[in-house]
Amino acid sequence: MPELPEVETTVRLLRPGLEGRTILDARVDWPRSVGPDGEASFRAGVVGARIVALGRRAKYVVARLEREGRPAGALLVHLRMSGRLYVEARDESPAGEWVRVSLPLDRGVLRFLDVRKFGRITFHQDPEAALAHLGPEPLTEEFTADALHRLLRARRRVLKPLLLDQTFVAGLGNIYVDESLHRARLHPLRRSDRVDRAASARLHAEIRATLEEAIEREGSSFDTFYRTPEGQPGSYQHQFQVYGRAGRPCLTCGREIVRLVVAQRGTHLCTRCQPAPRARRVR
DNA sequence: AGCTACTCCTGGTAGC
DNA sequence: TGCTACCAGGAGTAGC
Repeated sequence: MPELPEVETTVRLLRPGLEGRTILDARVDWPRSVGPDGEASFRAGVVGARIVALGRRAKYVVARLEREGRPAGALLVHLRMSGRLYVEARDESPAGEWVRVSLPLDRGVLRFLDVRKFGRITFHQDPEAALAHLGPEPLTEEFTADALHRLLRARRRVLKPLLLDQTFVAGLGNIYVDESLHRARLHPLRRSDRVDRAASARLHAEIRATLEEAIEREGSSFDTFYRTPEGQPGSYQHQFQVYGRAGRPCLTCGREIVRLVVAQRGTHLCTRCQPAPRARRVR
C-alpha cells in the first residue's frame, strides 16, 4: 500500500512528464474516484489548467494548477490501497482495466488506476485548507527528536495507532510503522506518554532512516498493487525485518516474529527485541 | 480525550 | 472443478 516512500517515488518519477503540461480533458469511469462533489465540478476545476508543480504532502500527490499564469487550485491524489498514477504516451481507448480517471494532456495522458476504488483524485480550489489537518512531515528539519518526544508526551495513546494517525505525523502507514517500531525496539502497544527521551530519539532516527532507505529503493512491492509510474516494482520489501514475516525468525535475535491485531491492523513484531510494556496495575 | 466498530471495494485464496 | 466465505487495509465518521 502506498505510503510516504511510494508516493515520493511516484512524484519524483512523474515530475518530468507532468510539470508544464496542460490538461485537455477529463474522462471519469468511476465517479466516486473524483470525490463527493461529482464529475462536473472536477472537470470544471481541471480541464484547461496547466500543471506547474508536482509535489507531495503526507501520502498525497499534489499537482499545483494555473490558468493564464495565475494560481488555480490543485489536484490532490491519494492512492490509498491500490491506486496507481502514470503517464501513457498514447491515449488508447478504452483505457486499461481498472483505470478510473484519464486526463488527456498536451503531451500524453495521465491515468489514475485503482483496483479497489479506495483512492481519490480530487480538485481543490484551496488545497492548503484540504491539507491543513495533516501533522508534521517526518523528513523535514522541523521534525526533530525533541519535537517527537514532546508530541508523544502530549498524548496518551497507544503507540502504533498514534503513528498511523496522519494528524500526528504525516505519511506513515502500516508497513513503515511496524518496521520503524522494530528498529527502535519499541512495542506497538507502548503508551506514547511513557516513551522516554532516549526511546523517542531512537524512534525518530529509525522512522527517518526507514523512510529514506525505502525511498532509495523506490518503495515496497509485495503484491500486485504498488508499481512505480514506470511499471517497476520497488525493492524495499527485501529489507523488511518484521512486516509480513509472522512465523519466521527475527533477523536480529532469531525469535519467531508474531502477528497481532492492533486497531484493526495486522501488526508484526519480535517480542524479544520489542518487550511488552509493563502491565498497568489494576486496582 | 481516546477507543472501537463500521464503511468503502475487489482480487486472491482457503476451505469444502 | 467450482462454489462461497473471508481477508487485507487508509481514513473518515459515529457512538460510547
